[in-house]
Amino acid sequence: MTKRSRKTIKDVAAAAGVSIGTASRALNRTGRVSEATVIRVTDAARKLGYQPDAIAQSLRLKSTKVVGMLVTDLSNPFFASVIRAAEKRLQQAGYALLVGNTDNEGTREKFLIDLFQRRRVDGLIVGPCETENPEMLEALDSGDLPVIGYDRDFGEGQSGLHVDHRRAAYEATRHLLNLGHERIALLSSSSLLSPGRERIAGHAEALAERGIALNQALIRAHKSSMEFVASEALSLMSLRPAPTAFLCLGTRMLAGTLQGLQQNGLKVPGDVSVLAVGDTDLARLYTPAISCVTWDLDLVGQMLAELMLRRLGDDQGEPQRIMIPTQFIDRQSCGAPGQCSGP
Amino acid sequence: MTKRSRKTIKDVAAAAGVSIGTASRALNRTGRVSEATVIRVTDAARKLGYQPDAIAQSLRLKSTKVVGMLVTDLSNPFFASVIRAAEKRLQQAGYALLVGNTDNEGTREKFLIDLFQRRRVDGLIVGPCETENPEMLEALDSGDLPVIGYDRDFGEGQSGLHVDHRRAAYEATRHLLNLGHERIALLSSSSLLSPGRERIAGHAEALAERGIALNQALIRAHKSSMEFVASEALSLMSLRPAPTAFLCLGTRMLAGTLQGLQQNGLKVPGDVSVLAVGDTDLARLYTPAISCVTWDLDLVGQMLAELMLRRLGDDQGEPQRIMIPTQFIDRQSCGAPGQCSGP
DNA sequence: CTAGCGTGCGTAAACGTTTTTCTATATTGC
DNA sequence: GCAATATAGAAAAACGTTTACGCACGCTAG
Repeated sequence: MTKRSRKTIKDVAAAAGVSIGTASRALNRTGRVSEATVIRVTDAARKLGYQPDAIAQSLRLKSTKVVGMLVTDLSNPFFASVIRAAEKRLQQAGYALLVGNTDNEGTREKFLIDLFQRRRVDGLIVGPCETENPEMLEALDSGDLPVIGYDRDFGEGQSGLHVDHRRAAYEATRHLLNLGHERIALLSSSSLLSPGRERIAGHAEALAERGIALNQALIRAHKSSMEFVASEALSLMSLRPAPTAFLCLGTRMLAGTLQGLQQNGLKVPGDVSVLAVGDTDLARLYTPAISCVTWDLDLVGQMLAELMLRRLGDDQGEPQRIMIPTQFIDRQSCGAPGQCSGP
Repeated sequence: MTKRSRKTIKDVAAAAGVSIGTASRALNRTGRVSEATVIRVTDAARKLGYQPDAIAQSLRLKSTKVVGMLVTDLSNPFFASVIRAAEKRLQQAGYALLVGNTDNEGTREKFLIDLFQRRRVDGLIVGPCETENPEMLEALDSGDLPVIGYDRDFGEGQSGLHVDHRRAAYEATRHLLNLGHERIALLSSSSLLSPGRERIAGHAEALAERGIALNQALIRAHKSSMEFVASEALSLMSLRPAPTAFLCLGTRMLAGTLQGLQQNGLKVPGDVSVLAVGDTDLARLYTPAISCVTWDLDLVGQMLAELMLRRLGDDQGEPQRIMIPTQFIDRQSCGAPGQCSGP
């Protein structure tokens, strides 16, 4: 009891009175070994509390049973929920999940990819990152590291998963247009990221259907602290004529916008309509409740894991691209454009 | 270019015309090797794009440079932010972070601990989990796996980090008492978890100072879906006499409470005062803004990592216990108890 | 001129597995 | 009773590192 060093298969073999090769085959039930010794060996293993060393196995089997996941912000609920769901599915399949936070910096991402590669992860799931260097990821995958993109474009040949941000923005915009809004302010995450690009495209598409040109002055697309978004919202409201509706198309845009509007005593939806992407407690419980476009984050995580597992299993099958649909939830934050757009 | 198999140190040694032992010593600048060959070897390594295999290193060096972290819910912002900060600090120190979601199930936690142990993580950070089996964790640590508890009691001999939930609840309760409230409803996460226990203790302490007995009927402590919390809040409000204030001491208690109150048209703070733990967008932007007790999640993650790194480095030094202080933020959700407690 | 010593480097063992190859024994068929 | 064959299990190689050990060489000192 004093010496609690870890038991190896050698100990098990010795205890069972067989060679280590036989012990291994007995434990894994592979190769030819008599039923009697299987029992002897497994008994010994149980008695010793033997657990095979995953590192040694990895080295020998050339597979670590670990997949890495890289996102810009682990604490962003939009990623955190996805990670949770992905981890759950991967766990079921015997994989563990190594996470990395890129802070949306290209160098950091590259560093982490290198690191994970040295750690010999079996696969990599990468979220969007501003510095698109698709050639890097493509190289990775054409090497021997399966890569699944999440809301991230790289060549058509690669499998990946995309939320249908374009359609989400399209429907949200149409909703506002149907209410009579024509000057719609757009707050989005960076247009350098795939989600931002797609959202702006969907927005433009809906406007185009009504013959309304995209007004660049009404679009603000960059990454966001809440305070900055608030000031952006106010600066947008000081335009003349002022926008009559806000489309908050980023994960943390809604809070900033509401704060900005509150500061200036602007009422929703009386003075201005607000529509968000992503359903949060804030959207649900704010007064008035905020209409939004949302999608199933658990499904996203699950499908990412699924995609990865498929790539990890028998490699056949074309690269798959999955599109996650979005739903529109109508609440009380949108109305017809108000008359009080004067100073 | 067609054959892109991974380069090993053997390739580097061959390219530099030395033995693999020498190559290793040259790359690591350890042992005796002439400056000239150091240059030849590093050159060759760079030219070949050699990256040492972390798995093989782990096997040899008996250290994986990976730490595992187990929490009940990866998507809970209270954990997600901590994970992000911890990962950042660990990354700086050359460690990677393996995450696991326990869903607050003891069996799952045990499974993950075994799994991580087999993966030979260098250390383990464990958050609270309902099934306290401290003997397990203690055994782990007294074995050779450093364990850092996060809001989780195990023996006094172990190092860990605790948020000062007791003081947080104490101050929140005092605030309400000073406003004149005497019937305070308490919604908390499970009392089986350390945070829940501490909070209830702090609450009781503040009450005791005023000579008020803890009223079990006003306490609801279990894990929570938002809908369930809403119904709990309503059931509490139907007591006679009804509580005049709500203390929402769990990560997701506030949303449920507000929803329940809203459904019944109860006004905050007119009909009932509300006080929350944890500052969220919802608390900040709700009308009225919700007073709360909060603390620095980044600091928590950072200190967890720091504690772990210290344990991982030179092992000397007593086990450390860190207490994270909390701050009270007063907003508009608390007032003097209303008169309208009649039906 | 030789004994001693420091230096550079090659050799080999070790980490804990899995798997291939090979040997010894038992079984079968004639 | 003996050859052919099947089968259990042992031995050893391999995965990619790091490191202890020892050898050869050149230098200094007596």
